[in-house]
Amino acid sequence: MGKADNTRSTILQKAFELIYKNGYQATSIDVIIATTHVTKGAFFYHFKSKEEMGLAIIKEVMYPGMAAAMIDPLLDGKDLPDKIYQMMKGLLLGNPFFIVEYGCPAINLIEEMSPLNPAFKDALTQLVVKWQHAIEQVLTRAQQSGNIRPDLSPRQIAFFIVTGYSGVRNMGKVFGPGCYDDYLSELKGYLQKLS
Amino acid sequence: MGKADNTRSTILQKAFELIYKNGYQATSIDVIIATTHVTKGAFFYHFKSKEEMGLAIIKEVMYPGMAAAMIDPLLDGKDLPDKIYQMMKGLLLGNPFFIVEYGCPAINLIEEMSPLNPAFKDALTQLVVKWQHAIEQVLTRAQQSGNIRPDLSPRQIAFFIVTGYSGVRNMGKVFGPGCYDDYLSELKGYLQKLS
DNA sequence: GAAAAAACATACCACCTAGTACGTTATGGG
DNA sequence: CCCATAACGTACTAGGTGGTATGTTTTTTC
Repeated sequence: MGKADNTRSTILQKAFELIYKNGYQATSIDVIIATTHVTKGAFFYHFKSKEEMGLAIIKEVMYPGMAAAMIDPLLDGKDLPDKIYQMMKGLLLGNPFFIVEYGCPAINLIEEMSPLNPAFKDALTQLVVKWQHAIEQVLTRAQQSGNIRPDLSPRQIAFFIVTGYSGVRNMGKVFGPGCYDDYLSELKGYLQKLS
Repeated sequence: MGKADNTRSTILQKAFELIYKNGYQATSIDVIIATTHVTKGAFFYHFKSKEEMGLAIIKEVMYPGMAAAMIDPLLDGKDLPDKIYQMMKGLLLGNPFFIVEYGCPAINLIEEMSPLNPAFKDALTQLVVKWQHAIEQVLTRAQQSGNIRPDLSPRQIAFFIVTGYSGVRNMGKVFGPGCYDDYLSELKGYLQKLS
């Protein structure tokens, strides 16, 4: 990675963290270049606008991050429903970077920007859809092998799980870390009753 | 209601709508006074700062609104779990003011402001807690009369339901109105398995 | 109906915002 | 070594931001 690529990815990483904590609109370019020690000329050389930087963050920082935390854990050999439960548990309790009071970077951005910017909405929709499909696939296979009742809809269950994650990340902002345990406990009960 | 009270509540109502659509930080005082045809002097006579106006919106617009839509439906004589399901259905599909792509005003504000402003966080926490307690109370009574299994935790279930609402309001922003039906259908199944 | 206070109106300010203009330095291929 | 271009640096702008200073009008109170 050359020096130029390094500046670019430094901007993306630091801006991602600032946006995670304060929101996209509340994170000014001036603050980004101040914390990264990158000048304005360099910033606008790498990104023609703030929006372009925001979209780059979604695609180059959030996509890989969510694949690692949200999808990869679904690929190993554990059985249903424990596989989904463990994925969720790792997501909520196992990531040292996430701060409960700040929620989830992707969920936050959906909340803030989906209604305001179609390009953001599209990029973020893809992110959620990918996760939901990965969960749905796991559920479908479990249904085929008889681990889940045949009258249930994997697509619908997957959506219910995704909404639950989105919601608990938001409620964590007001209730703090303790509520993650309540959610996980209830999720476990819900998942067990699928079979 | 005198003329002065009228200006004040006009500001609160219009600002509430603007914030609902664009977010709190993205809604400037200049835009508020432009759409309400209220001058800046009048605005700052009624509210000493933008923050004070925001808190007034939570307490004077959101509190009553959420009591009507979220708590009152729990007080009539229907049986569990249909009572909770009907409340949620009314909340998601029965409110003509809410726009699916914009989510829920209260949830949006929690997402945006809880990490940034303690006063906002406190006011919004109260709002959620009240709702959660109302749901919990209904569940506890149902448990006492044998409609819900005794080994389940009403508090935990109530929290699970609140997170689900928060989440589906957020996912509605990317998936549109259709996903509300999926959520309600899965919620119904979840509630039925409580007894 | 006059004094007092509430309610509103206008003009302004210091600061922040995304973005630009234009100059300078670093780098890699011939 | 040259020089084209990539990469970066500095200074600036036009418009928006929350908030204030200072006035004028309207309403209440006696």
